[in-house]
Amino acid sequence: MMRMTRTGANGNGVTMGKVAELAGVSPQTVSRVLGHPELVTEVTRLKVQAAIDQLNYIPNGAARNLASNSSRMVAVIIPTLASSAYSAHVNNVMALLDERGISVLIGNSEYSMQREEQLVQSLLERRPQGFIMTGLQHTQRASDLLRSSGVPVVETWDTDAAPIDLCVGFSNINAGADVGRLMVARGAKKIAFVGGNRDQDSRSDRRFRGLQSVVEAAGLAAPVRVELPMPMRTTDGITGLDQVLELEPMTDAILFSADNLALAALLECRRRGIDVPHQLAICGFGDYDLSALVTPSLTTVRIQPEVMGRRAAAMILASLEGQVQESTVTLEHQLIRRGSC
Amino acid sequence: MMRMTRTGANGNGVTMGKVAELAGVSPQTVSRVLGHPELVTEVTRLKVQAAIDQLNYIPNGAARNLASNSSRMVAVIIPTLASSAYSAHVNNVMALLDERGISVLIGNSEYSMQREEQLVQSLLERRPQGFIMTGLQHTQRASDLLRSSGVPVVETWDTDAAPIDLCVGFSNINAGADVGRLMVARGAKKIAFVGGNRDQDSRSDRRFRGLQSVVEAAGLAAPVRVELPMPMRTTDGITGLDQVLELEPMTDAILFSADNLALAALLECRRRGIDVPHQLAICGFGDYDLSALVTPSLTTVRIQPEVMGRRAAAMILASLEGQVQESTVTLEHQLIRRGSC
DNA sequence: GCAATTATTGTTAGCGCTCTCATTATTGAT
DNA sequence: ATCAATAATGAGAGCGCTAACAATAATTGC
Repeated sequence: MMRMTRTGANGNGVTMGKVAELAGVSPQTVSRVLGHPELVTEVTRLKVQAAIDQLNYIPNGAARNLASNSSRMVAVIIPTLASSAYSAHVNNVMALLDERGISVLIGNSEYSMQREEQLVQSLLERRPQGFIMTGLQHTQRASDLLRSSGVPVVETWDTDAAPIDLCVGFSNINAGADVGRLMVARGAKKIAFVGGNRDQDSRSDRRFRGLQSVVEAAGLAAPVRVELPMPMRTTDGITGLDQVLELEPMTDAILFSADNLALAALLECRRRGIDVPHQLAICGFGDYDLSALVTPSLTTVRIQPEVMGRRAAAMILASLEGQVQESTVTLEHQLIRRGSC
Repeated sequence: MMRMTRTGANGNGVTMGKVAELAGVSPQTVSRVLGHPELVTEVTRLKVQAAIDQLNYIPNGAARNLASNSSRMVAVIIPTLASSAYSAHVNNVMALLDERGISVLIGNSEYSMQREEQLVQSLLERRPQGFIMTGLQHTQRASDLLRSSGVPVVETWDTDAAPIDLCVGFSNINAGADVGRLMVARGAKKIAFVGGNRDQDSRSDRRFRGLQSVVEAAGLAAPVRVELPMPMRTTDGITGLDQVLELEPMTDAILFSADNLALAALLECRRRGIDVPHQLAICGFGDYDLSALVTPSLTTVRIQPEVMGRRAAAMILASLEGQVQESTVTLEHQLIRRGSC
């Protein structure tokens, strides 16, 4: 079946003036009914509301933004939506913001700081009332743009450096170190790390550094490190496993920078007859839903993307209301010891 | 550390007029440099560009939208971002739209048609130049609003009914039927289905109906059906398994409406010593990354959320360019036969 | 009962941009 | 050289709304 083209009309042509006319009041009164109903008599409010309903009036946001200098939008920049942690995070940002009538503009940086900078620039045109960023690392220009934007900026997923403005996240370094301590405690001698490219995924890099410091402090050899090209797919966990074993066949413990990678590796180990955890201990990151269900169950680090999302949104809202608040909020991460490590 | 509040300023106060003044041209010429550079001499273009760079000018999108009657935004409404299929879908919508300088406004309906209607209404205020919806089922008012919006509307994830305007998806009924045929062919006698609440998740409902029709046509008893409350979590797969076995202990094949549920059930079966697929066959839906990796590997239906996302975005773009196109595009789904069924 | 509030509505200006059209500079054809 | 095109810029108007102020009506206090 074919369909006809249509002229991309905007709205239904009903303006505030038309509503005002029908209701027999001034446009400003219609505006009040919408924005400050308490300033209007119940009688006129109903009269205007009737006109609005009758004409199916839908206010023009652009005009409203322009006149009021307030966009009721918040920009969120994440590496990709195709990762459950980030999408869960954004989902919760939206849940809180939607309640306040604030729309969310999303940008995917695809793990590129250049692309992130472009996004900041282009999203700035929409005059969002806040920015929620991923990570603390940005191009100089992106940072400058954010800083001079005049709106609250919340950086998330990382608390291991100084934020531009506000920050809610967890310490990737400490999380990596916690895993290191567990591995050392269980007697691992050859520890490895599989994560994303260090320049593109600085959170992953920090986890490695935390791990590394503990491992070296314990007098063990520096961990073998495998860097996978971004974006990583689940099956890259197997690639990572292979590369680790190639670099150091005696490896007895691996930390993967995400649970899906760890799960893929863990399942592959089963298939190959590698005994997890005795021959090879595996630790993931993120505590995905399936991690508790596989056999052996996956030891991992639980972070709180949902809480982080809500908190980031709440920080934007508080900042918009002029509330003074802590610059950096560190959420607890938790090492979940299960069967695999 | 505490931080000071700031007045939520908008932009950096630099307007087109300021740029024009510095460049020694009229504001209109600046506008041309930004929007139609081909209408401007190379010399003036460079002069203006220099002024833009020097002042760090960022155009005001609201003003632009208002004057040009074009928002360069597209609204996308999905049930939730916390489901890998939908987030992958949105991710690909964005990939294509971003290239054209179009921002994406996301709304989560949380599987509620009422909430979806609210979202349509509130997003309409932003005058998006297109809507990408999930599913074909909406409240009457939501449909009316979309229809009269004057912009292209693409409904996705379902082709089993008439669209408002455009549609790209797959046949959930046929997909369910394909699974039914496989189960019947492998000799299943007591078939069951685990999915979401039928009123909230109509796609899941259609998969059931496809399954049901084949099962009944084969002379078998109607499938046992378990409806889980939305939103479903991965571990609900175990709940579903339990409920199925309680309702019909002799069940020998179950179709789950999503792979994560099926995976949870499959892993649980292993744990309980239920032999998959001989004692109980399990089929998932969506072909998630881990589905091929578990043992036994999960038989499932592969759909193409990424293609669907790109295609939906492309249809919006084509429609905006006035191109006439097929109303409904049906993407192929594919039954991936693996070890579990 | 009359000025002084206080509630309710209307009027006047823009917000910052892009239309449309008018103007001037440039080029080409005769 | 002369007129008609064409190219490049500018001027004026207005997109649909809200902020600030002005005007009117209803209320209050003494």
